[in-house]
Amino acid sequence: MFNIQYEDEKTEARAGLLKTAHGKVETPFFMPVATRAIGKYIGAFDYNEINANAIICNAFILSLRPGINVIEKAGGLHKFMNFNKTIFTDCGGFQMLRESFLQGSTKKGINFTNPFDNSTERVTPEKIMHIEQTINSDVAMVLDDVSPYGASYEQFVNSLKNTKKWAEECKKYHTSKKQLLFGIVQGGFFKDLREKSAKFVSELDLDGIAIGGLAIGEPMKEMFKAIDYSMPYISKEKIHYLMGVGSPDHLLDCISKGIDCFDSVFPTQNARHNTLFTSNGKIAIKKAKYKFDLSPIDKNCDCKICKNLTRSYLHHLTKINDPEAKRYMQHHNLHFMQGLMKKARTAIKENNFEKFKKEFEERFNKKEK
RNA sequence: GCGGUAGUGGUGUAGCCUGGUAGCAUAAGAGACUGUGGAUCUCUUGGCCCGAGUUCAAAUCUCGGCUACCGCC
Repeated sequence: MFNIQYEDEKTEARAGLLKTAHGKVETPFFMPVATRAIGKYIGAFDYNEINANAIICNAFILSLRPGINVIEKAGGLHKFMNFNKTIFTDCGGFQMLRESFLQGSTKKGINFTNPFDNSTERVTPEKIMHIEQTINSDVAMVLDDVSPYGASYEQFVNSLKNTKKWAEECKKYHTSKKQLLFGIVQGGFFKDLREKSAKFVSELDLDGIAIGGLAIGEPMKEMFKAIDYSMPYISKEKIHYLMGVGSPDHLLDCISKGIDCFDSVFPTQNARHNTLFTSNGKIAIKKAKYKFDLSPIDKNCDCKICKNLTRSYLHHLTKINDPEAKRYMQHHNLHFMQGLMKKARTAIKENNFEKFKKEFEERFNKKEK
């Protein structure tokens, strides 16, 4: 369950504690994405080393492979992947945005093409609740219907209708006492739809409230607007989870709007594409200027990569496209995110969040020279 | 010395026969990435060995030179 412990005076930011079956997570926090019970080139060993207290896996994708019977036999997802802290599971709704995956959604659920054998896979609220409870994650997400950016008002109305109906069904089929269940606000980029959805999800009285359907290609202004449309109607006492947002500066912006929890592939995807986060802005480590640079990625960082490896060496590894380098760089970026969230929590406790955010963003958004 | 073959961005190549916008890969430079099927995507820079000839027009055809490789003496 969730308690708010500190509230910032000048912004909506708050710091609190989320308790799950696998421990406490201080908010605000950021979750690495481990879709298949592992990230790309990175997994539980690294999540532990960087002190990530929560991660998110994808229940739908895990149900396709290895299958829930395998995970059940292993004693649940935590034992299966050897991660003993909080695990969220996503439901597959987001995979609607992948054309290769999606066949279409109906009132009953979503039809996907199973990428492993091209068979048709139908995800329903009942089924996804069964999956999430069987693999026994700490936080389950309800099934939602996600429309792409640029979809029409009518499409978003239809998505919202499904999302609402499915949330009610998920609540009905969710019987686990150990597992928390979060609802998801949809409604695209329309004020009335976001308002309607936010009110509905709040009234449904689940354990947490997520804002979904954002960071899907829209301009950031649009995203912030959609959050602003939703937030006034979301109950303050619940934990607020913004799905999919992961750029460090956006995280701080959203924390100041009252968001407590995030997940995103942004830091890891950037790392794999050779963009590293530092306290002095982003650096593209593959640039020739780092060829002879014997300093660490970030001299203010105490992750094992910064303590042991130079920019010159990492530059070399990116040049030869070594997969281990992707792990190193993802490790650093994820560590950076953990550090950033820790600093954000401290700033909130010290009633200093706005200043902290401003100073961070000034440095972070500085152009690489 | 003689004969053969070949010279196209930094690298590797396509185009040559049958003249008409020099294509591809890679490297280099820049940008993107946001509930992860992708070591991904986008953009930019950069080239016909040299010279003469034929032609409206030459990477392409002809001749000469240079260089490399192969074979022969």
